[in-house]
Amino acid sequence: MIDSKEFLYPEKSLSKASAGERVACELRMRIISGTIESGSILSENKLAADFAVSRSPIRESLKILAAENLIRLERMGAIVIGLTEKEIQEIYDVRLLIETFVFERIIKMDTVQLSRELSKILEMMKVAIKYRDADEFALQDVLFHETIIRSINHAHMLMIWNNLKPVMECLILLSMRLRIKEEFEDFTRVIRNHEIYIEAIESKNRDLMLESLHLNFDDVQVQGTVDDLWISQQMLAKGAVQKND
Amino acid sequence: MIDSKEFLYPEKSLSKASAGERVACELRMRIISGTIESGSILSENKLAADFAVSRSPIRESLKILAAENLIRLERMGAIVIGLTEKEIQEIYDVRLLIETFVFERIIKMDTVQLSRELSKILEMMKVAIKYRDADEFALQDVLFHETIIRSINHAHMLMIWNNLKPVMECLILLSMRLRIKEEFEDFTRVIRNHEIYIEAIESKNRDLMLESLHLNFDDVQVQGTVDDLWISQQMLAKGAVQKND
DNA sequence: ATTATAATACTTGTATACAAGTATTCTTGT
DNA sequence: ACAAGAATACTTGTATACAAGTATTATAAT
Repeated sequence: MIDSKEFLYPEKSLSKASAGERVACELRMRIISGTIESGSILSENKLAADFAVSRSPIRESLKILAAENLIRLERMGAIVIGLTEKEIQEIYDVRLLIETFVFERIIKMDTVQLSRELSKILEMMKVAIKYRDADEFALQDVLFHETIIRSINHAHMLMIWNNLKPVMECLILLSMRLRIKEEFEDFTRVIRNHEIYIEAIESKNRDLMLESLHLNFDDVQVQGTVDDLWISQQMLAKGAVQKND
Repeated sequence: MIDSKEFLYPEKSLSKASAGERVACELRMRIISGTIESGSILSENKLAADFAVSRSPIRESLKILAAENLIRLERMGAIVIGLTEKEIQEIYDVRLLIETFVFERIIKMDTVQLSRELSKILEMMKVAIKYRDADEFALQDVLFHETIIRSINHAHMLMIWNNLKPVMECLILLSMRLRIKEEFEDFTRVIRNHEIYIEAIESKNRDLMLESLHLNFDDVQVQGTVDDLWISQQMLAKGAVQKND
């Protein structure tokens, strides 16, 4: 039985969230980290008891997770799907699709404002590293990419991002918690990649942006190591530790 | 006050649906057709009274519509956003993105099975025309495109499609109802375009597929007329009539 | 022992009740 | 007449109750 007092998801992020969203975030972390195994069956009543809330917010959270394809709602119980290697590859496909589309729009825009915002976020990320705050770093990283996507003012691309975001956030949180302990030097490379991204936006250099993206991606596929947002499944479980504040 | 006995959404499609999904489908039709105006504020209690159900399914439906960006859930009431011209253009962007991605995968596959399925659906569409069943035609049209997307077995592309699908379905339903009365000859062109699509898949001819897509798209933008899935906002209201069975 | 049937312990979906918070309206004091 | 504050009528989020359906288990008959 899982002690419901040990939460994987950083509580500071859900100050204004409802019980349902809170439960969804926590379940998501447990599913993606493997704390809850694929194939498990979740019962509304049991979850309600575990989280000490009623079935209403539990139902809400299950709907959210089903929309993210992390569970499958069936007649009797919700079946945990989880993230396979294939799923992670798919998320990568979608991100590549979104970000290349977004970049095509960005190069037709005035990017001064955007560049400033991104630089600010990058500074925040550096501070987070300085104070060894993996969670803060991860959340800023997500914000970095969200800021880029938001900049083109495209409601539907934003919708796709909003679908992807929670899972992405989980992946990054778990990844960064792991790496801040074991592979700390990676952070400087992550920062460098973000700097290149900003440069690509400022110079509206399509090739530079693609190069930056593909560098990350090749990293994942060829070496099995990860950069930025991408991490392989077997590493995730190791990142499932208490948040550090 | 809207007479809740007059439903825009074809009831046959929601035989197994819950009350919440039913309400969501109906509200979606009313919002997209303009029966419910943009800017309106929807109250859970009022909707519950109108649809003669409790607030539980109403809440479910509002969550669904909010995920589709048709309404915005705020502290006091849900604000109707609806579909602007810009939104419809955005949906078009997303579809172009998805379908080109999917096609790249398809040309690396064995397409015999897929081609057979699509041909079957096309036959069904022809029958629907023969019997002047706009709703059936529209639903088969949606199925046609869903079948293509499903064929590549990509869970995340399917997720994006699942987000898009309900709105698309509404647009097509409204469009087809209108055209089966006023622009009947359009249907032969729609059928022809689908045939070209199948040919492109069979011959794995990227250019033919792109040509087919772009023909439709240019149609929308240049002439203001629509083909296949695409229709301009001002026409939608006219499609908001009773289903015809 | 095996199969058929009945009882039970689940499940989901919906209705209703309640608490806490927010906008609006009404009252009251100046 | 107008501003300030209290009362009221909303709102959402959550808890709980109940109905209908499904799987499992136990019982009984062959």
